[in-house]
Amino acid sequence: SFVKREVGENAPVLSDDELVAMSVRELNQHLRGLTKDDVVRLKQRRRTLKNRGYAASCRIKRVTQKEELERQKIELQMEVDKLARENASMRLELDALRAKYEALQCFARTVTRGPLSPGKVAPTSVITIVKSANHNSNSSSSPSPSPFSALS
Amino acid sequence: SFVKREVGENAPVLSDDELVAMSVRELNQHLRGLTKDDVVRLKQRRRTLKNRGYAASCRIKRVTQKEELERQKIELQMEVDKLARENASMRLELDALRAKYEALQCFARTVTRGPLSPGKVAPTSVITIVKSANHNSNSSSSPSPSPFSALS
DNA sequence: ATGATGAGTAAGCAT
DNA sequence: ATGCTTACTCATCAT
Repeated sequence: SFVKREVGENAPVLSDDELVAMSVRELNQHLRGLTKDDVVRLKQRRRTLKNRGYAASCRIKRVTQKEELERQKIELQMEVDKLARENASMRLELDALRAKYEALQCFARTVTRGPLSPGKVAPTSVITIVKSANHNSNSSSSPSPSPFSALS
Repeated sequence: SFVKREVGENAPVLSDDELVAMSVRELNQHLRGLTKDDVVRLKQRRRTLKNRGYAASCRIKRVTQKEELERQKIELQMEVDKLARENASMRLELDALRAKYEALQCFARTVTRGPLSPGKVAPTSVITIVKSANHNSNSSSSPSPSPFSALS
């Protein structure tokens, strides 16, 4: 206990907080008139106090980084969920549209190649006269294959 | 140094590894004929050695958990990338299909309501006779609106 | 008693 | 010299 006292035995000397927060220049002021041994001891105490602070910073940094990692992990998980939902809904939409497209294609085929079976016209059917959408040469070829090649 | 020696001053006594790996029963064997003080000291040394091991486990666990977090983070990031790619490609597919559908719809409309402008038939056009796909009452009504309501 | 963990200390590395 | 990190020790808590 008394080793921490200055030459005049009643001074409260330096608190840990003071000592650790002191600049080198300030420290040298307080070193005036001290034993070489005391100088060494005081400097060592300062170093120890500093180390105590460094250790604390190190721990804080460690937990901060861990929390940061966990935060990023949650964020990524949420992004995965969001994308997965988007994905599922788009897949539904795509399937639905595919079905609609198939149906429309069927209908269009029925409409375009209808004349191939004129004898089976339903009683309530309506006969329509239609102009082909194609303006170029391929308009009169293939009887059954898709007339939509120009549309894809 | 000499405090670690047993009563007979030449025995290598116990190495740290031996002491820490010893069972309580084994330890008691070695405690025979020791000062009460020595017993306390030996037990304390054992405790300290154990603590050393615990601290090491603790550090290993810490880094292991951190690595695990980073691993999971990378994994999630890869999943995000994968889903995002899937998503983009599906979006393209969806847009393309929508365009195809629109075009087919246009074509189908042209085909079905063609007769409304019979005077404007192109020179190369082909006249076709077509049977309406609709078998029910609404077959002869609306001139322009979609004839696809039954298909959606 | 045993195991785990927070905080402090010292050693060692890097600047 | 300063700051950081690791290993060790001790105190403390829980089992």
